Amino acid sequence: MKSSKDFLSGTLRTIILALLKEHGKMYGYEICQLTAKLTHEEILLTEGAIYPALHKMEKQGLLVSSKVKVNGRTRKYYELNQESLPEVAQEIRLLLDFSQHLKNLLKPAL
Amino acid sequence: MKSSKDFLSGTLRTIILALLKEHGKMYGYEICQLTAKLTHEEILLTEGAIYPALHKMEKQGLLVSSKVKVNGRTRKYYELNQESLPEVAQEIRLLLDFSQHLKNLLKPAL
DNA sequence: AATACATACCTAATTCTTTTATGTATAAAG
DNA sequence: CTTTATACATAAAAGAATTAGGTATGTATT
Repeated sequence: MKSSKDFLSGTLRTIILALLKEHGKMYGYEICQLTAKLTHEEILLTEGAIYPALHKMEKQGLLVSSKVKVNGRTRKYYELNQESLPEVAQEIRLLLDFSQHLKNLLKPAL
Repeated sequence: MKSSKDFLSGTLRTIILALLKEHGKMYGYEICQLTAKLTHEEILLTEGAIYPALHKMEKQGLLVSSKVKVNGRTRKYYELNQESLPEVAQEIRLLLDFSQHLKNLLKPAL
């Protein structure tokens, strides 16, 4: 049986960007936790997906990272590169639009 | 730059199922056209994606097909296997829920 | 007659993301 | 002292979709 996670493909990157846009600096583990909390454990980002995604976006110049030691553990904070803000906003809008189209397509079938 | 099509992954199968559930028998080309029309050309299903998806779902027993010759051209109609109707309805509901969660996550960032 | 466009199907190679499965290391809780 | 939570990372494999081809018929244009 399908589950919520099967729909995640393609949206992971945009979810991360949206959370960073709203919350400023965040670290990977935190992004996973917050997403789970906000969706009542229905959207669960896996670490195997999120870390490579963060690394890629940093390499692309969308994100900037900084390491901080907290309680003996290292956190790697990411934040949006301010220059990419318009692009990020546009991407979020696109996904929201897509989401709305999806709703229009699926709703009548129920 | 990202475009709408980058978000399609994972949702293609469910879109097809929803259209078949609402419209009864449809053929591949028709599904592409209708989706384009309903979304004002924003969600464009490609034939390279849709035909393999249809074949797979038929093999899985979710769909049943029948060939019809119309104006010299062959159409292959697909319809839902009635037995899989509850499962399909559930999958559509899941994607709608996911879509709502997505909205909740992204909206605050705009 | 020739050309292009729309209809209608199909598949194969490549690309890309994500899953699954690990691995490392520290702190707190039982 | 063992488990759970925190926090990072990577690598192999799976899977879906894109890109790019191919076949064939009907209709419209030039």
